[in-house]
Amino acid sequence: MSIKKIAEMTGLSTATVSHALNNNRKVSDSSRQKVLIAAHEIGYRPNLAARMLRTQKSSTIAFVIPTDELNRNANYFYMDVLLGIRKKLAETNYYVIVSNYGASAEGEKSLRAVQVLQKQWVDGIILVPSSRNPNQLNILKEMGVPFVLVDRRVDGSDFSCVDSSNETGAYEAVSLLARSGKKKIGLLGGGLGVSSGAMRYSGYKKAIHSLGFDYEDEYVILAKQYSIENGRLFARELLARGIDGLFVSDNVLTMGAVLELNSQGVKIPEDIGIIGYDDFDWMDMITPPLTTVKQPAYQMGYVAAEMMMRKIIGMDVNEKVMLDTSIVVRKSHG
Amino acid sequence: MSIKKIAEMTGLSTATVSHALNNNRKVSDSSRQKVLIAAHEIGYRPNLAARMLRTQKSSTIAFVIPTDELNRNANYFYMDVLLGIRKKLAETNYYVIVSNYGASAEGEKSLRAVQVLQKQWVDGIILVPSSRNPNQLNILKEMGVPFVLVDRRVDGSDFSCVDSSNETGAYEAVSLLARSGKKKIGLLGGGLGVSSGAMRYSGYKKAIHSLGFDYEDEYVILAKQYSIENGRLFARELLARGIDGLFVSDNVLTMGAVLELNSQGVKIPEDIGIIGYDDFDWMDMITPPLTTVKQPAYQMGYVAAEMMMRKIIGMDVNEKVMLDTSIVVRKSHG
DNA sequence: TTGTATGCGTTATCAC
DNA sequence: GTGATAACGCATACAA
Repeated sequence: MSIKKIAEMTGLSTATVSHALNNNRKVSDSSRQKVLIAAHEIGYRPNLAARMLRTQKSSTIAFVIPTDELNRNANYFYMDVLLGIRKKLAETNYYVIVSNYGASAEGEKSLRAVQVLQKQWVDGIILVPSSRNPNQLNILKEMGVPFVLVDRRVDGSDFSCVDSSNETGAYEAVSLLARSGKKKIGLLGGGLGVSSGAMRYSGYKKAIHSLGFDYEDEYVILAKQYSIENGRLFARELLARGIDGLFVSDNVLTMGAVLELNSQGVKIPEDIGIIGYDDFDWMDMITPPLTTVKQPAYQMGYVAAEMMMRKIIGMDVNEKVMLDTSIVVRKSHG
Repeated sequence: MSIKKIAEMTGLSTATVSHALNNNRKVSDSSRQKVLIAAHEIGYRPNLAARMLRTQKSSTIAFVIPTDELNRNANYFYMDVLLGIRKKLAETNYYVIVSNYGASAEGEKSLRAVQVLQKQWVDGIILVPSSRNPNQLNILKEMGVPFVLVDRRVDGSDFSCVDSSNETGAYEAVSLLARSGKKKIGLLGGGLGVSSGAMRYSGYKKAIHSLGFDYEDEYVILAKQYSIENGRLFARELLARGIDGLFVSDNVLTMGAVLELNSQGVKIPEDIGIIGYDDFDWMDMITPPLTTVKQPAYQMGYVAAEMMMRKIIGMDVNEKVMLDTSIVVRKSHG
């Protein structure tokens, strides 16, 4: 099953066999034929461990995600990202190892999850960082592991990353609510500890200002935990504060909010217009169908993998790619 | 960064260092201390490629799934399974490589996806088979790769597998519709080419019989492709044939069916009671909230990984585990 | 309790 | 165009 065996079978040296198989140097056609035939005959498969030991490359990358027990939808979002990564890697025969860390983890913990997948093992890491703090990533950088951030950025660094236009997405959502006649538009958002949360918050604020509204502190609630319960709780509070429009910048909070409004008999979108975040097929099915900001999850994965491959090839560039969000207009906004 | 370096630092041999690190044979406390300290000092990490080459074990397993572009929900289901696998593997420091194949692929194609992840590379494969045909898996068996099937079984073989009680789930769903007063209960199901589809169909039939109903061919449609469009199309047909209850044994078809009924102004559950398959949080949000058969996806992954580890340890047993489904009772059934 | 030495299957360097 | 052979880092059989 080894190259040595093929060498014996063909009467060639292991060197020639290796080169015939990998096209690394000129090999005569007759030799190549012999090798290929023999290889086929014994069902030869290269031993990746040996190759890896020799070349210091594993043809494998890691995809590291936060997993939040409370928020299965977030995991589903990353599933789409993962399939995008797979798509790209399949083109080049790379593998992907999936690892995860607790979403509630401090940066410390997420890094440990990353350390396991060390230089020795994967050629690179595609990572959803746990916070905007770049410190943990500097360690990775020092280790010399190529990495690409996806979905979230970190502050003040030029690490490669691909995310979507969170700020614009939020801006447009709020603008659409306003165009639909809403005047007291609330934000139910995620924490500012991750870039996506921060950018959506920023987009909300910018929209409020450019629409000529006053920014009201009491119309904004930023949740630390993304649970349906929190969605209900905070939606109830915002409702009591008199909003007539609501932008919810997280998909689980969105579910809680809609549930709460429905159970209070609030009419959507007449009484309150609502726009959620992330797009799933089922959003067509709720009453009324939910207008949302859509991120191109699959494409984010694909692009991240492309960037990863470029790094592995040796192009030592750091690229920041921001893919477009879009508003999927259904009925709930107004 | 290698064992050799530690040997130099401590004045011990590489053998002793290796044993000190892995507890494979008695090492004096003083030597062990020296080794541990030196290892810590240089931030030693074992080179997995070298270990793998030497031991023929990779501490890695593959998880191979079908991916269906039309059915993102199916992918999400597998995400839950994946996280269950991860949970178990994290306990033993195993890694998981995720691979996928086109859902529409013939057995042939799915096997090829598996071949890539060969003996040389992963210690075992957790696999969602593409069909009930065992032939492709016999090849795997011959290769000597431990594998565990998950979610679906294959015919007439004793391969290890873990799935859920599809037949009982379907049986109970139909029974519940009947208890709610439905008398002409239709089935919109998946193809019989995979075991889950076949078992749900069987459960439907058994329920119909034991309820004393006549099995009506025209109340049953089995879809080849799981798309929302098909869900709508076939729901419309069944509706025209006079059903008053509908069990949909696939989550995407369920979405199409509900969409169709709603758009036709059919009242759920008064006019038609409906029960879907698989349970997601969002099912609370549609009107009316959807009663479904729930599979323990996460646990299926966890158990599959447990079985895998047992096989890797060397226990050459084939186990068939069937986890319980349950009915999540909401409002749509009656 | 410890050390020596071999080989896992490749790729790559050097020589021819 | 080809062949010997070293080396990647580790685990282990065999010796001591």
